[in-house]
Amino acid sequence: MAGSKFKALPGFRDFTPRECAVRNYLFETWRSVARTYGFVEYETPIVEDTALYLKKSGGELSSQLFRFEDQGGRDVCLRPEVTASLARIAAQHQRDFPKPLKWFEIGQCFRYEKPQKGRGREFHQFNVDILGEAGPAADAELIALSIDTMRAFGFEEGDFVVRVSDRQAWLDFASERNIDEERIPEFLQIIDKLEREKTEVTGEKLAKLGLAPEDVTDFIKDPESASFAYEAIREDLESRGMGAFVELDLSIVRGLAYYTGIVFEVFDSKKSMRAVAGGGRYDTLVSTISDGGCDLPATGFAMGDYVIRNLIEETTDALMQMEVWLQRSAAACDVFLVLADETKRPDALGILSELREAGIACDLPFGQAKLAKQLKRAEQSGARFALVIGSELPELQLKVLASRTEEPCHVLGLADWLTDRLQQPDGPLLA
RNA sequence: GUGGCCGUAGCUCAGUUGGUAGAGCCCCGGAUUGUGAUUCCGGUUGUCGCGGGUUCGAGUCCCGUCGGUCACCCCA
Repeated sequence: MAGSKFKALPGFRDFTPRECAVRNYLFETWRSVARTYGFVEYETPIVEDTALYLKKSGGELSSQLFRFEDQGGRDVCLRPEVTASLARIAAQHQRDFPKPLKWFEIGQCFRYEKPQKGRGREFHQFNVDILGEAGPAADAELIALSIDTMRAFGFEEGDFVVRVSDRQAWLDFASERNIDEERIPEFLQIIDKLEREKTEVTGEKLAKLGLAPEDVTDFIKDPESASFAYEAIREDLESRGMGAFVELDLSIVRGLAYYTGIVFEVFDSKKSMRAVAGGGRYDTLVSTISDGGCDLPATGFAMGDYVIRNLIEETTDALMQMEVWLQRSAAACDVFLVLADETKRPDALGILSELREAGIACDLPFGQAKLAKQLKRAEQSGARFALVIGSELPELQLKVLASRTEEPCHVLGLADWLTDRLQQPDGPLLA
């Protein structure tokens, strides 16, 4: 049978068992860190009213939507991000919760763009947000969480850096120089592209706003006094012993229109990849989404599954840690039942049920097969033990697959005995 | 949306100046041994991504197209 002519759509992925295990590793790590920080998990729909996104950001994002009309004539789309949905449900339900809200979501998002390294048309995103707290302590908490997430994956100081910036500093900068309010987005975009654009082009653009390039570059070079919020964050993180991970970099502005203050990005130290994570403060979004019905200051960040995975695979320690985790979770079952005497199948099925009922993960080949083949299957399954059921029944033989040693056992009290045996370590491996 | 590179068996690839296809691995089955190795045998109906063109003849050259990949744009 040749392979199907059907393939996953461009930018979409199939999750084979191995890929699924990798994904689970990311998810479980994310969840575990978020919980240690006292965040609770929530979830929002994958399909949303298109207006939710057009209203908020528009521009580039709106041209990347998987957008369609549903059978009720509604203009809907697959979500390109979850922050808008969060703002929606936060505005709707915030009265049910004491402030601040510390919420996280792991969800799939969709953007119709050209797939490439670190980017697909579908991706999973770890979103962490704090709503109802306007002070820099909330931003610091999120930055700390992003740092600890990286550390949970096995990255250390020197592997990555969090670059923090403050849009407010640029807004102050602009207002001091009497830049027209309406041209602020244009100005921020020039700053955002500073590192990628040729200096001559940037100079021309700044000149149109009546600014000298040196004015901007000097401001970036000497930023210490520029951001009050950053100072507070830096002190906060230093007290947590995380000072070495952050640096102020005013050249970061970030593309999304709704950011209002502190913004930050997590990068690999070599800066060989895209940002691993990014986020910032969006104090007006909840109000915008709710038409002024609810006004909650908010800050948050997101980490996608693509870049973090690439980075793990290119970092020896992080990769080894993941491989160990995958190895541990690879076993399809604890005990693989092996039938040395096919006539004992009814007994074997009885044992199978009994063990499963006792919570022991076990498996049994469907049909008659040679002993050697069954044992090979047992080994391939990743099971720790093979239980040989043969003509000696009720006497049984337990084989420790890793060490290839054998231990006698008996059908009577088997489930209890095995449960106990699974708790104990095996002897030393054979060389 | 724009550009560079790539497209041969499930996977990794080979295929020499154009003569209609191969290897390894994996998987399945079998031989041998009431105990997993090794070995041996057999098994893939491959539209050589697809469609045109040049040629007596194209996996090989040309054009188009689709897919993949990388970069730009933007972003997780």
